[in-house]
Amino acid sequence: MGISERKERQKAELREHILHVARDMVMKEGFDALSMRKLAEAVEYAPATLYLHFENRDAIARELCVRGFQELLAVLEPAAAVADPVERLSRLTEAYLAFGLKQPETYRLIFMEDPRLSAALFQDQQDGAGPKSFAVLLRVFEDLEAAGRTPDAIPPARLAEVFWAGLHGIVSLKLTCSGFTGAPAEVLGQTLVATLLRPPALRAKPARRPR
Amino acid sequence: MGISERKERQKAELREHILHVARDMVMKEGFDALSMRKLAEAVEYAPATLYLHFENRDAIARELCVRGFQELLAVLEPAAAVADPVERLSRLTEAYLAFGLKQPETYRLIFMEDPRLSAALFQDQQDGAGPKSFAVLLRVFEDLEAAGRTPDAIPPARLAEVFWAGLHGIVSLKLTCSGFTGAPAEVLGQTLVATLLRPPALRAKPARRPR
DNA sequence: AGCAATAAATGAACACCGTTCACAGAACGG
DNA sequence: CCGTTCTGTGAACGGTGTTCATTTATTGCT
Repeated sequence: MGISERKERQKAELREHILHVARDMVMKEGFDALSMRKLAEAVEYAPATLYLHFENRDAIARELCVRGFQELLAVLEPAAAVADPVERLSRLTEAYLAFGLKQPETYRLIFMEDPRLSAALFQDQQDGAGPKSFAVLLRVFEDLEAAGRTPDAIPPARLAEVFWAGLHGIVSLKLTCSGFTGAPAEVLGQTLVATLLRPPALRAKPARRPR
Repeated sequence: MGISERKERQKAELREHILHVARDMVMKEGFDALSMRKLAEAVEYAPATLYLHFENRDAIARELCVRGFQELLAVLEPAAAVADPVERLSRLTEAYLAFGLKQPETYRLIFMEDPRLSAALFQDQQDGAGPKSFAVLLRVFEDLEAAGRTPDAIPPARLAEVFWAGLHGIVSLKLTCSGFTGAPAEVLGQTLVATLLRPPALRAKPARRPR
């Protein structure tokens, strides 16, 4: 009975199409400009039809939010795979800032709009995308601590939180307070990295030429 | 001719009254819940009357934004007056975080809503409230540098920016990503402070007892 | 006091918005 | 072919910001 499968597939495709168009609208005109009526117009359906696929506007926003977060994760992935923790931290910083500045509306949607949107990312304490990505940050600082490159007496988890807050602060100040005309984000990011690292022990075994 | 003065005063008072009620609405129900019609209802005027005192809703928001920022400044002032730069930095951190967490909707309005709202704070490069308050942060790090408590080779201005970004990151993550269930904000703040400070030189001349 | 001019206030309207629901049409299973 | 189920919609409800002609109140002047 392939007929009902086809209908299911078509329904899923339409749902996907709606989300795709919605994403375009958000990225081009911002989240506030995403209206059910304009979205319906863009996908050439009546407004009421959207409610057959999504409970309401917030449901669409939530979906865009988790997908945006997955995009962010994808961007961080190569950096997270770097072996040397110092280099890794630097690359993560670079990638995070680049994502936030290149996709401002997506970043806003994920981290700066309604708390209820990002709630989905963090409620699953075990398996959620939020905690899972935090684990990436945590690992960097654990590795750094093992390498003796971490400030004394500060647990890696807390360093990771401060690090994330710092990155988020840099991005969101750049996005909101455009008059924050200090150094470019990359410079601030590298400064942040520098303050979180303890300089390598000078006379100890030379860390095997960190490359 | 005191009569026209009285009218002017009454007009200013009404304007003030409108702003006061609007502030209450924002603090109680959030910025999105501030509607011209409900505001008009609350001050017992017709909606159109509001437009005799403000160009539009954004004008009200801008005004609330600069006033909120002044509240923040007032909260920071005692901390900024502390002589010892290390203590000062700590107190500034404490005050900033407390303001952000106790007045979340005000903080959102200032730093997390439309960039056009906060634009007014930073456009006046000389005299604006934004640059003026940044000067406070700058001075801390200049004093810290003079006391040798600053990481090497990083200009105070950049440290100040990273510091602010860190504070803002902590507050805004707490406000938006409630699932960010790490350490409490005060702990993160003190960690941030710790990472920005270089430990005092142990054996060097005791820095002339920095008082 | 009465009148003209100025200022303050408003009701009604316009164009949007999210959302709901009774209804129509098509596609399906028997 | 018929009944059912699913897809889609038009119209409406209550809400939003904003505008503008019109009314109402107040003032200054004769």
